[in-house]
Amino acid sequence: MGTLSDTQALQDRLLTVAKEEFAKQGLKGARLQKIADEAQVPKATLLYHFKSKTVLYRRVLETILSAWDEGFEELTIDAEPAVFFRRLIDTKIASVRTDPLASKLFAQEIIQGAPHLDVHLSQQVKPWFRRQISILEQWMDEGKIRRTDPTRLIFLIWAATQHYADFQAQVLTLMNRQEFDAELATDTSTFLHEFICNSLGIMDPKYR
Amino acid sequence: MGTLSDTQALQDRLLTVAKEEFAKQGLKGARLQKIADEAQVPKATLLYHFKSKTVLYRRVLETILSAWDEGFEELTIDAEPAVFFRRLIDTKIASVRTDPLASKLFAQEIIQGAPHLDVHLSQQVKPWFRRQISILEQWMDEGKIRRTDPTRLIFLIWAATQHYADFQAQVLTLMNRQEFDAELATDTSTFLHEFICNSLGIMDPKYR
DNA sequence: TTTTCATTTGACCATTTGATCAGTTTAGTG
DNA sequence: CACTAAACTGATCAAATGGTCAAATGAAAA
Repeated sequence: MGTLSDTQALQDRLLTVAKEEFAKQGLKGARLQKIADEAQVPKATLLYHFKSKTVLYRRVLETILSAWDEGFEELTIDAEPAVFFRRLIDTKIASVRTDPLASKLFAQEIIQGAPHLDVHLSQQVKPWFRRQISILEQWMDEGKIRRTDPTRLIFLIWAATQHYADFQAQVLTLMNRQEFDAELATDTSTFLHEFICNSLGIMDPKYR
Repeated sequence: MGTLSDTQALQDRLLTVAKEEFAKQGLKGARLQKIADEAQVPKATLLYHFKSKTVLYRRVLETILSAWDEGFEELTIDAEPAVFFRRLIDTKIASVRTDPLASKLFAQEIIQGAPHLDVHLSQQVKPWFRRQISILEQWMDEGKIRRTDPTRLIFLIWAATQHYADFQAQVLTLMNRQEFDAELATDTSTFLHEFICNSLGIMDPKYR
């Protein structure tokens, strides 16, 4: 025992537990003792692997962002608008459903002014946005979709999907559901997709 | 001095300062000392007017919610869909622009599971949603707007507007703006309105 | 003036909590 | 086995912070 992979596995577990605690309590509200307990490890061990609370928090953030990167990086333009939007929305909804804690944690960080996202990471989002925007602009030039503000359109999609993570409790209450299950996710994706296609004048969404 | 109105004025000032601190730092991150300093009052005085940090926080939340109530209560159905949506969006955007801290604070509370919104308040939102939803359903029955899920439509509007408060810093960066000025607010309202009208098949938005 | 009561405030306290550290255990290596 | 370095942990601490309290202040009532 005690191999490198064991250490890695432990750190991953600590990061997962920490993510939950940070998402639910916020950075200041999170307690190292609770994270350690949850991971069944002494607090000193937690602090051995992560020098400080802040370091742990930053590592959690980094983990979340790089996971998102992987998921969204592959979205390409080599598709019709309808397919592109469907993929984008499906990916985002899936992410929100699979890991709402990540969305929540990230939202809180942003709301408080992103004090812990170093420039490196926060600037990483910008190119992604710009790429999506340029795709939309091209389609507008080609007359494939109705002309509108591409930036705000991306915001709209981002906001509408993320809302299902951040306000999950309220959403479920108002929709009389118990959990954000696969069916609810599909319905939500379909709704958003149709809504956007309708607005952009994209016809015949038969691709399913 | 020391009249009732003075006390009231002081408490209002404390609530305003507290709202800012809570919004920026979260409940656990907020410091009573800082709130007191900001309001130029000893910490003991702050705690004289509000028995505890939690009480102060709850009072801030109540203040925000009742202000929202007033603003949205008056929205009526006695208008055409296009006018209704315009009013709804304008009101929400105005609220987000005028007092983004309120939106941020509320969002954080909800994200963490609304542990401090007593049932009285959290249930107060429900009827409002139901009312909006029934308005939309009626219009769908009358064929005034395209049929869609009214609940998710309300969510969409709520999320899309709120995003401009919660993610204000990112939005401004990506749009190359310095502040959320009146022009930006108008443009955003217009965008959302057109987007929704287009999707719902509402024609000729000439009322502006 | 005297009394009363709300308001104010400096001093102080109890607790929580992130962080440190010295000493121990464990795994891999020669 | 002997040695080394990484991993682990109980004990402990220093700082921060929410909250208390008794004494002071001031204004209105009697």
